[in-house]
Amino acid sequence: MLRKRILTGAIRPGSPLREVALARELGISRNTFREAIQALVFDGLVRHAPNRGATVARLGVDDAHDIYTVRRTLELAALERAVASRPADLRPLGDALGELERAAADHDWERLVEADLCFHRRLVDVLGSARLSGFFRTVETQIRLAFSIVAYADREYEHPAPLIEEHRDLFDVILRGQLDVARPMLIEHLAKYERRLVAVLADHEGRQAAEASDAG
Amino acid sequence: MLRKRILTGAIRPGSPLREVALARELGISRNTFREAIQALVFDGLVRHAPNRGATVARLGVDDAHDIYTVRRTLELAALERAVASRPADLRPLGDALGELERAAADHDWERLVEADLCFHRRLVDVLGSARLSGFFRTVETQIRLAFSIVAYADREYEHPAPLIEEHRDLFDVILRGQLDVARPMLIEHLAKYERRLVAVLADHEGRQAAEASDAG
DNA sequence: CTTGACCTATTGTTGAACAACTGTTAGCCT
DNA sequence: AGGCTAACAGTTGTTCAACAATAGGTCAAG
Repeated sequence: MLRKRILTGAIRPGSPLREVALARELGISRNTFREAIQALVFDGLVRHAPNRGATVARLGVDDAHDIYTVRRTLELAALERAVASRPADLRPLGDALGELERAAADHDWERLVEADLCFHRRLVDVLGSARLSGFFRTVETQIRLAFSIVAYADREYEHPAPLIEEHRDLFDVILRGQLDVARPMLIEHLAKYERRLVAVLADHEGRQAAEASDAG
Repeated sequence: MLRKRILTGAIRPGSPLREVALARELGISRNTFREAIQALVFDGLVRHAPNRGATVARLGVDDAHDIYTVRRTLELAALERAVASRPADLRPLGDALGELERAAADHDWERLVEADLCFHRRLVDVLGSARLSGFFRTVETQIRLAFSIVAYADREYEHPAPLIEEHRDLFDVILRGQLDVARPMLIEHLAKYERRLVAVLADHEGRQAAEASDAG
C-alpha cells in the first residue's frame, strides 16, 4: 500500500512518514508499518534517519547520475553476454519489445513505460545472476519514482516512435551479435534518457529551492 | 550481534533463527529481533520464508557462481574507469594494497582477508556510484559468509605470496593505464578464487548431502 | 500404507506502554 | 538585543503480552 502511494505520487518526495498517523490510516499496527518502511528503505524509495523518522526519497540530479551509472554498468555488461547468446535465450527480450510496440500502437502510456522498463530488466536478466537482477529491480523501482515526478514534465512518450525504433534497432543488432554496433547504440540510448531525467530533476530542484526560500 | 554470530560461524548456515528463543538469548524483544532479521535478509545472510521463519543462508555452488558474476560485472566495469583515472583517485586502492602487504608481512590472516576484500571494494568505489558500492558491500558480506565456511578448508592465505603479487601487479598495470593487460589479469584473478570457492562449496554440499542421508 | 483429523510450535500482527531522542518554545541572564 | 538553559510536546525506539493464522507432525481409522 505504501509503495503504491509513493509511486503514484499520493505521498510526495520529502514527505515525512509518521508512524502513528500513517499506520492508523492504513489500518495496520505501528510494528508492521515499521517493517514496511524498512523494506521500502532497501528499495531506495524511503530514507530513514535514526530518531528522526522516515521520509519519501527525494531524487536529485546526483541520484539520476548514480542511477544511470548503475544502468550503464549492468546493461553494457549484459549486452556483451546477449550478443553471444542463442536466440532462444533472448526470447524474453523479444517479447518485451513486442509488448512495447503493441503498447505504442494502442497509445497506452502506462503500458509503454512498463514495457520499456521490462525490456531493460530482461536485458540485465541475460547475465543470469539473481543478485544482479534483484539489485536492478530496486534501481528500476527508483526509476519509477523519478518517473512519478517527471510524468507531467516529460512528454517523450507521447511521441513514442523514436523510443520504439531505438529498442527495435538495438534488439536486431543484438540478434546479429554485433557488439561493436550495439554498444554505442545502448550508450547513446541511456545517455539520452539520462540527460532528459537530469534536466527535469534539475528544474525540479530549482523550483523546490525557490519554494523553500519563499516559505522561509 | 546476529550478524557477528552468523559471520563467525557461531550460528551455522541452515540453522533456523527462532524468534522467541534467540530474541530472549540476545536480550531484545521479538519485534526488534524481527527488524534485525529483515536487515540481514537484505544483506543476503538470512533467508526468510513466509510463515516458516528465517534461516541462516546456505551458500551453494550456484551462489558462488552468482557472486562471482556480480564481482566480474562490477569490478571489470570499475577497471575501465580506474585505468582512466588520475593517480589521486586511486589513492584508496593503493592504501588497501599497502595494508595487504603489511598484513602479509605480519602473517595476520584476518587482516589479510580484510585487506583483500577492501581492495576490491575500493576498486568498485572508483565507479563513483553509491548504489553500486552499497550493493557490492552486501555481496562482500556474503563472501565473508562463504569464507566462514571455507576458513578451515582453504589454506591459501597461509601462502599469501601469489595473492600479494597478483594485487600488486594489477594495481601497477592500472596506474599505467593498460586496460588490455589489466582486464585478463583481473579476470584470471577472479576466476582462480571462484574455482577455489566452488570446489570447497561443492565438497561442502557433498558432505551435507551425505549427512542428510545418514540422518534420514 | 494412505487419509484425514487433531495438536503443537512458530510466525504474523495487534495494542498499549514507556524510555529516549529532537526540535521548539519560553524564560533567564548578561 | 542576543545567547544560553530548561522545560515541553511530538516522535521514534523498544518492550511486553496477547491472539490469530499457518505449517508440520502425531495418531487413529480405514
